[in-house]
Amino acid sequence: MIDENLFMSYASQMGIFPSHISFSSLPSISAADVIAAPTLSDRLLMDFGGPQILSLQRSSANHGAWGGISDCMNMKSGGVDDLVTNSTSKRKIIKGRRNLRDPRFCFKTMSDVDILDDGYKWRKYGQKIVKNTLLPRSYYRCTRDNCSVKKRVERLADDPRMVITTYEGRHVHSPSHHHQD
DNA sequence: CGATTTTGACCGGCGC
DNA sequence: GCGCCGGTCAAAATCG
Repeated sequence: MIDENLFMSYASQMGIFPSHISFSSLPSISAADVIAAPTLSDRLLMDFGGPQILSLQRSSANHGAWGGISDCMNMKSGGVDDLVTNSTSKRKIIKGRRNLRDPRFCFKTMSDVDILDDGYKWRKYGQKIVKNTLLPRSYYRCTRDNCSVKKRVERLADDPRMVITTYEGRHVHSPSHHHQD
């Protein structure tokens, strides 16, 4: 059983939250259900014993060892969404704008607020209704110059109480909530 | 009035 | 190719 310390460990490795934010102080993460891990051979949904699920992908480059945060997958209603994969059969995905190296961190919470206060400043740059989801997915980018970290937020169609937040990339600066710098 | 959001257009990858 | 789909752009609207 993975605990919240591991969750925060991954989150801090990713630079998702500033250091002063503790697991219990995350405003929008309240007690909630734990979703069952889907029976997918190459993926693992880490159960944090609370509302959070961290989705990891088994890394083929690591000989089947469970990958670190850079192997995070994106989740969607009904399971895990194959947005990017390390499998050799889909290597071609690597080309193009998105860099496979960009680490991803994805978790699911039950929350009324879509955007939890993670200590960074974000600017919305898009919104889209994706197939099979009633609710729109929102796209955000870190407002800091030269920082290309993005995140997207969406609610599950089958349970609108659930919010999935996916971070992509690593900040090139320290968090700045109330001021730039 | 600068920063941010809104929202349709646009674009590139992928499957047929 | 062509069309679908997810992601991004950007101009106008809105916000603080």
